[in-house]
Amino acid sequence: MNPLMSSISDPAATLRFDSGQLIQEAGDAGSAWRVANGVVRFDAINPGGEPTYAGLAMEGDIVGADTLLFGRCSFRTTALTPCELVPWPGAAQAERDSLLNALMLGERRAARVVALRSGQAVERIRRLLGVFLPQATPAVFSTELPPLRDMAEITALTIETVSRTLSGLRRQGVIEPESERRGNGRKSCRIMTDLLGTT
Amino acid sequence: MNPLMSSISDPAATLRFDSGQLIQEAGDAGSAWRVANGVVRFDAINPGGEPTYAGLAMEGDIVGADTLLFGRCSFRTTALTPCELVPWPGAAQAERDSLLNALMLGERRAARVVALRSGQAVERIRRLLGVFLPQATPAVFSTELPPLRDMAEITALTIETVSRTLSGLRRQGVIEPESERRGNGRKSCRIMTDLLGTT
DNA sequence: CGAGCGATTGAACCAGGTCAAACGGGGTGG
DNA sequence: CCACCCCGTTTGACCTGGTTCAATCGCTCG
Repeated sequence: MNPLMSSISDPAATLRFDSGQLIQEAGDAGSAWRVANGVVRFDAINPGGEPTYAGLAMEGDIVGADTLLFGRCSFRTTALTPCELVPWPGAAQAERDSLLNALMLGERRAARVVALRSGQAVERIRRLLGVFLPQATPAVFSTELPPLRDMAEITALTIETVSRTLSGLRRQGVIEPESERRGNGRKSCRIMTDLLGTT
Repeated sequence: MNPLMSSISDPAATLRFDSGQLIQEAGDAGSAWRVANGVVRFDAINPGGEPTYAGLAMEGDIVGADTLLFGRCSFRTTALTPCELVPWPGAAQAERDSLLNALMLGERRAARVVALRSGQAVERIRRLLGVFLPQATPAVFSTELPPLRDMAEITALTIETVSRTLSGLRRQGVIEPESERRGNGRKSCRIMTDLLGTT
């Protein structure tokens, strides 16, 4: 977490979510949050009622801006990786700049999200792995990956292709499985940053 | 154009762009604008210097929010269809609400942009055609389509596939070419709204 | 133990990509 | 005025990366 972030956050007010956990349901009353770390997934609920992948939010992004205007949020929001959210806008900063900053980050995040559906399967997955890395990138980063189903929806590939691609990357040594596993059964893996290519 | 829009806009300050025209170059000093109508394309300039498609902005969206913070814009911005931009934030509205509204629209626009790379080729192109329609949708709408190259980059298809798909839709009567042509040689076409399917 | 769910792997198929050729219209120069 | 070129588009034929379908595995939980 970068210094700016931590200086703004009130540790007491931080919300923590495990991967896969629901953050806000579409239509719920709620409030706005800033993503302090981790990756969050949006789903639009289409007329039929089924959710469809609608984008990602990552470090610095705002989720639930619409609750501030309408009192209800329009997207289902779930944690893709373990993540922390802080109330927004924070008391510590000028509201105007906070808003502007959010707006700008939104543009960039959108660009990155689009890129996750560009190019061949391997490139997409490499880029997606890059999304899970924190801003200050260590040489090797250990994290828990979301279910293949999520990765498939985000990249517009199929589960099978994602699985095959990850196997390939494992063979190349770009990622390696961690021996220890979490209580809930999700496996974590190590990502070799330098082998990922430009994020 | 909806009533809210027009009440806010100062007609004198409106900027008009033709399709294909450059609005802002990445790195330029500039200012922020709201899209009053039309569709605008963002390109990120990657380290090599080549632009890559990074998203769209449409009616209500803000372009160049980052110039307000940094004085320079980070994306190349070009008009995809003829469009009009008005200075932002407009004097007529409370800045806070204007910002919040922009933030919210940004989320939604991002979701729509992602959807343009989802599903089969025909669905993608249908959705893309939907993007060119104004908010209040007439039964048949006549517009000038962007070059195939753009449509291909936006949908993550190839030019050839876009061409074939459009031919198919033409055969089905979803779109039909207009006889008259514009001065600059670009063809316009009629879109049969009811045959498009849900946008 | 068996049911259930996610992940993995194999094999066949196909939607879309790739390569190539041809068209059309606008602009330029002779 | 015509000849030529340039560039975007269209169409055809072939090829392939990724999807689809299906079988298996491993793990968790009742």
